[in-house]
Amino acid sequence: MLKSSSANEIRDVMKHEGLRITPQRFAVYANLLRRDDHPTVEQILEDVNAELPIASKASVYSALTILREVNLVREVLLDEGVTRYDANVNPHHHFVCRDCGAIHDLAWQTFSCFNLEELSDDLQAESYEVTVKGLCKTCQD
Amino acid sequence: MLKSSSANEIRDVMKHEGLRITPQRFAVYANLLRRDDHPTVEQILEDVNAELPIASKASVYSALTILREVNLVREVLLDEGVTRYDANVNPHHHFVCRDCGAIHDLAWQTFSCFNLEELSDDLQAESYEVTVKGLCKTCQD
DNA sequence: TTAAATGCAAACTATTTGCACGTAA
DNA sequence: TTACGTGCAAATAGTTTGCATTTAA
Repeated sequence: MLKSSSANEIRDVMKHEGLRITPQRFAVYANLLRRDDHPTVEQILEDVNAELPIASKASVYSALTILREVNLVREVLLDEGVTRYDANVNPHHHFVCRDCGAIHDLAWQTFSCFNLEELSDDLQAESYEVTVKGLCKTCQD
Repeated sequence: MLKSSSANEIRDVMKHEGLRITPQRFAVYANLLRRDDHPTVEQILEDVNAELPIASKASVYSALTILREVNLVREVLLDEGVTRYDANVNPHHHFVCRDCGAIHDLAWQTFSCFNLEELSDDLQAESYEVTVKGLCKTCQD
């Protein structure tokens, strides 16, 4: 799923997952596809209702829950006590700015040099993800 | 700090950080040092009060806050909506069981082939941590 | 037409805070 | 002795739930 998806492409993807297409759900998913900053529910709600009120908080939660169930969206749990959401469900890593908290995606190949097979006799590893901390461009001054 | 620390060793470490040693704080830190399962506040509270009630939930929170400030303890944010705590403040990685949620420490050298220098022109990386998901021994059947 | 989604408000959970009282140093 | 910690209860923040109403298909 590309960020430049047209409304029809978005609808098709949702339909393909068997989702009923309501204005609220569409708005939430389209919003997540358009941005790359891993927003919180609060931020999605604000953005989606910016021009005219269209969705309640409960509907945003419910849209995110079902989008997560069909694997179009995933949770990102990094810092704070807030859940962030991401429409990029392909494997990738995260960079978190320790100053402003911004999150950036890192390409999967960035950290792909090791082998889960030989991790341990007791633990059966299936996947991994790297979280890098540091300063983003804006906070480097 | 080793897991087998004696009461006096624990007191010395705390004193060295300028902490006043109260029964509650001591109990919380000693408890965290003794176990390796990254407990939640609820679990610490339960364990600390197992024999006789010694600490309130608020005191456990406050002890953890100050232990975190002096870097004797750190938060681990992995899944769920709960914060877990860890008295191992040396760099290491985590393994999370997708079935039972148990967390195990992975030695730092397990994933040490990453070069942060060449990460990106815009992002100034300072540290990283790997989270591995899979099945722990108990859940492999 | 109707099963499913919305929106509101109330409920719940994890955590924080305010304040009177107690205690480590 | 006294600055600091504790414990309770109330406050907050994020999220979930129940239910009457609305709506996509």
